[in-house]
Amino acid sequence: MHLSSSTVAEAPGLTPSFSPLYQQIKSLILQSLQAGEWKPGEPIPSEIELAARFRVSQGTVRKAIDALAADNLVVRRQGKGTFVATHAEQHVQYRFLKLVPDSGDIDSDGPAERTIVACRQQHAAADVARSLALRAGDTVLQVRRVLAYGGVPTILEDLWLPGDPFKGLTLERLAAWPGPMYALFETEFGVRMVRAEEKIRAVLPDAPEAALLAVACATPLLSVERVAYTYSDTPMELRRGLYRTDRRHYRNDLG
Amino acid sequence: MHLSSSTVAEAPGLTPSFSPLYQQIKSLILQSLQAGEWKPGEPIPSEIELAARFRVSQGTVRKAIDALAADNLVVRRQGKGTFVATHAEQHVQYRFLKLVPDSGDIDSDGPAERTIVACRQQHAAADVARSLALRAGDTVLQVRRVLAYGGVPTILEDLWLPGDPFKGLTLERLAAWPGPMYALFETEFGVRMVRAEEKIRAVLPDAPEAALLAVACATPLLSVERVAYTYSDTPMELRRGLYRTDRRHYRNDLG
DNA sequence: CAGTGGTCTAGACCACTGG
DNA sequence: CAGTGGTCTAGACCACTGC
Repeated sequence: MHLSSSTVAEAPGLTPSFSPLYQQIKSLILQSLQAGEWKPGEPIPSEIELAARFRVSQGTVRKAIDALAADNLVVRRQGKGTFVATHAEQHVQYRFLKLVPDSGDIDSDGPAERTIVACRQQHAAADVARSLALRAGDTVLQVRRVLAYGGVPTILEDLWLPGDPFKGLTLERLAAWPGPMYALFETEFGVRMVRAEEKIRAVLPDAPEAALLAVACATPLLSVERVAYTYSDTPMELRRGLYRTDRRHYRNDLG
Repeated sequence: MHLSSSTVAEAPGLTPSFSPLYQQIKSLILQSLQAGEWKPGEPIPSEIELAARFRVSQGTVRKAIDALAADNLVVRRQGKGTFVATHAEQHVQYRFLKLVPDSGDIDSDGPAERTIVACRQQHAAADVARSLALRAGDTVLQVRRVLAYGGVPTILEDLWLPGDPFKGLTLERLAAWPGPMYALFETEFGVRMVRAEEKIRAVLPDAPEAALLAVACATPLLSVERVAYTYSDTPMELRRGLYRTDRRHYRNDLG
């Protein structure tokens, strides 16, 4: 199967429609993922089936799936199949959280103790609206919570979510949910976060923030501002975390 | 070419000698890189040549090189060849530095202005020795420098290097070097950093640190502690940076 | 045992680079 | 133009999973 190099001029600003076959297959599979043809945790069709569906060789499908697996959108399991990645049932509970104990032992003080402090509707301020690709004044949900480890409050998070996709999210549902928040978003609202960008700064807390983290106002904290994106690269969450780094640190590996 | 699954027991603690062919080829190429058979910036032999040398198909060599390219050890250039990655001549001047202007425009205030503050021999303290896999008291080189952008001192770095591989490194040579420090290490000392781990905290500076960065002692700063590794996964540099984050931030992308 | 993903091969052709 | 990496195919066989 050969797609022509398309001598016709493309509309400016658009990705040229010519690209290697395996990339085209990749985006076709991506479209099916976006459309929800296969749900997180479920298997996608076998390589042979997909090859038949798209009329290409198994090797080409394989390369497309390899690329999806490299993006963490899909998980390969030899002998079983290829599965849509999910925040639920994932052994790594918090895939985007990089704050680890100084000892290095993950889970050395067990799972996080979660406390929802607030959950309310707001009109988006200008900066929140910009981050979420909304208009200023659009309704957003704002959540504030604290994570503690071994009884020590360690993380204070403020979240902003677009009101429309998350209609019906309440403090009660959040408090009752046992797993990671992204698993709730995925299971209850069909919103799967696949990618995020973080901006990190050192800051001092204001009085309410210091109180919630049980530290002095002069204690330096990490400010971690995260924007998380879905399959279609739509920003769906703005999160600002304040991290205590007296017993933990933000760990980053540079390749 | 099929290597047997080796029914013979392996020495305990060693990686089993059986692994896919392309991984074996990858580590053979890696050995040649370590041995300096091809220097940074130079081309490695073509896929066809390597396939002939190792008596495997071109496809298998290709997969091995793909893995090396994914690790940033090698750079593919269509029509030209595959080249050993280098910190010199690399368009991204500082590959491991993730502090970017808030505006997002890289180079919005031009290149960093570098000032070497100190360069002296020391005996390694316990923590430095541990990070560099040395014994406490072994001689190390300690370097302190300041990076400024648009006249604003922004980064204060303390480096510790094992004395042996870096014998002959002086303040004068550092100050005279025009490019990134890792390029100097590579070109002048044959030490190529391929990977690093960073631990990030929020801290307050002490008086000398505050003075060098022209900030008050109550200004929160990012503390970025980096250990950098060579091909053979030997730690070869410990670096502690203090970053001002009033006009810049540490940017991290989570896949 | 059948079905899945994982490896390896051989060969054809394309796209890019430089002389 | 020859040489390089990049794509695509078809087929063989292996390793793992679950019935």
